[in-house]
Formats: sequence, structure tokens, C-alpha cells
Amino acid sequence: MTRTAKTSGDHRDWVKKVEDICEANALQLTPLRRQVLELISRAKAPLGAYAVIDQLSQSRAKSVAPPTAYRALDFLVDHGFVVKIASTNAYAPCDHLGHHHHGMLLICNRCGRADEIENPKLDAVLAETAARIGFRPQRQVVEIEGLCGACGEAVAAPQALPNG
Amino acid sequence: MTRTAKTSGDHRDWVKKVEDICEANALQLTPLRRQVLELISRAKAPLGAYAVIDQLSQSRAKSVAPPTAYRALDFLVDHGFVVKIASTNAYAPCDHLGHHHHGMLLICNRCGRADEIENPKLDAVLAETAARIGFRPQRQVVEIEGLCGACGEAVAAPQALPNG
DNA sequence: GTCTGGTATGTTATAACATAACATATTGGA
DNA sequence: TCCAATATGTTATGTTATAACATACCAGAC
Repeated sequence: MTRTAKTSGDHRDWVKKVEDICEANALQLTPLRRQVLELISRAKAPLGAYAVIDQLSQSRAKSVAPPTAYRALDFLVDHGFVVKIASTNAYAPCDHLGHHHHGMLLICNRCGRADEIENPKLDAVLAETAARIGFRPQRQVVEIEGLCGACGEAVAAPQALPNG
Repeated sequence: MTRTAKTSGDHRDWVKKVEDICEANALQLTPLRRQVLELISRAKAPLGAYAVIDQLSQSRAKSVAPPTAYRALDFLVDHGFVVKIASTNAYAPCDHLGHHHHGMLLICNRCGRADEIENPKLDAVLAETAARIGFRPQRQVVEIEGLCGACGEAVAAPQALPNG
């Protein structure tokens, strides 16, 4: 139900799906944009813009400047392929390709993993609450920071760590 | 049910309430912290950290450096008097003094006004969704950007603007 | 073919947001 | 008085993001 820390097969499927959507909608998934997409897709945890810049720079003779990376990120975010996490200023792959809204993000404070979950009930509650005061929602940010399942267990049972 | 763009009476009531909580809990509401509290309280829309710095600087002979303002802001946020809006990096008064969690923030993209609403259903849905995948929440950010009631009407009926 | 207009990228500089590290002052007890 | 804790001041720098303008690339018109 989520993304980030995918297996390599998942990774390829996901990139392929983005390619298909771009093709179907005449969106230009250029080499640069594709490269940024791959970087984000392969990352274990959401990447900051400057991590993207560093990785792009390492793959080239000359280092890339911030606007180059930010424009590629903006493209990916604008079309719903990548989500920008407001509370950490980081970018993660969006698992719900094709939907034009985002679910809630569960962000692990220990390992950095971010998972996106959709819950129709959440959308309903948000819409209802906004309507109650005559507010017209345009964009929603729902981010929960805490401990993911694995890290929660690791913290509760620290003796499980090998070698100390 | 909300805050920001209070009347002057609301403003004083709110500051007084913070004072009382500080007194009751032996928290030091120093002149600096109080000044920042007032700035945020009086602002029509959430203030960025550097807006706070500028206003502090104007009220003194010498300009204040960022850490001074950030420390005061951190104090106010840590004790739940002020909320930091992640999606805009701005600070707004918290209306739900005494509760140690935040409701959802409705942020107007047109006038900047931010209102905080509590909804137990929202908390329930978030908790339930997190529990479903074994996630332990520590902090939640729920921010909805859009148009507030007044701005929604203004946009729908632009002929209402005087003088063109 | 080349002109033109749109889109994407490169380049330079700077704006906006935030904190590390260390110095000084203030306060309230032992 | 001295100490320790807390708060603030100061300097420098780190981090995130964008403005403004130059260049490259590509598709269709002529």
C-alpha cells in the first residue's frame, strides 16, 4: 500500500507506469526528469533537493545548479508522480499514480521511510470540516511523524540488535 | 472557533491566557518571548521567522539576530502557544491552549488567514489508519490550503469590489 | 532550409529559512 | 558570595529555494 524502499522489481514497475502516463498525456519525461525520477524511486528514504542536486552532479562532468533540479522536481510534483513532504522538505515517490490527490504520509523519524496511505474516511472528514466553515480546499497536507512498524519494534526490543 | 485576525479584545484575552498558563506552570514568559507572542497574536496572517526578526529589530536600537527570534519561537511552539505551519514556514497563534495536540489548519491562499479547527473524528481516523500498519504516531501535521469563506465569495463575485 | 515560437535546460546571483558554537547576562538558590 | 541554571547576544555558516536571463532543442509554418 505504500512506496519508498521498494524492491528493484517494484522500482522498475513504478518508473514504467510513470513513463506510460507521460506518454498517454503527451508529457515530456526528458532524460533529466527521468534521472531525477529514478533517484527518488531508488532512494530508501525521501530525498532533499540538495541530495538530488549532489547525485545529479556526481553523474556528470560539471555540477548542476539548484534551478535545474528544482524544475525537474516541480514537474514531477505538478503531475503527481512525486510528493513533496512539507514537514521535512523532502521528495518521495507517489504510489497513487493517476489520482490527483494525496493520501496521508506516515514518516518514520528513525529510518526516514515514508509511506503513503489513502483513506476515503480521511478525505470525507477533511471535506466535511472545511465545509462547516465555508472553506474551499485546494491542496491538503496530512503528514504523521512517528515510528514505523519495524522501528517501533526495534526501539521496544533493543536487545535484538546484533553485536551490541 | 479559530484564531488569527482577532479583534483587539480577543487579542488581549488570548495573551492573558498564555500569561496565566505560564504562571501556573512556572514557565518564564520573558519580555522577549512576550513581545514575539504579541507580534504573532496581532498579525493578520501567520508570520514568517524573518518577519518576526524584522519587527523585533525595528523596536530596538540594534537589530536582533536570527537565533534570538528562533529561540523565542521555539519556546512558544514547544509549549503549545504558537503553531508552526510546515507548508509555509510561518507561525500562528494556537487557539486551543492547554491541549497538547493541534487540530487541522485551514490556510487561505488569498488573504493568508489561518484558522485552526479541532475535530475528534479526524484524530480518530488518523489514529486508526496508523494503527492499521503498526505505525506509532508522535506528531501530526494537517494543513489544508484553499480559500476562506470571505475570499471564496470575493473570488466568486468580483463585482463586489469597490472602485473597479 | 530557415524562421519562429514553445519548451527545456544552463548559468549566475541572491533570497529566504534555520542552526552551530561560543560569549555574556540574569536569576535564584546553597 | 558563589554556583548552577536559564536566557539572550553574537558571529558565522548551513540549508532550502527562486529570480532573472542565456542558450539549446525541436516541431511546424513558410
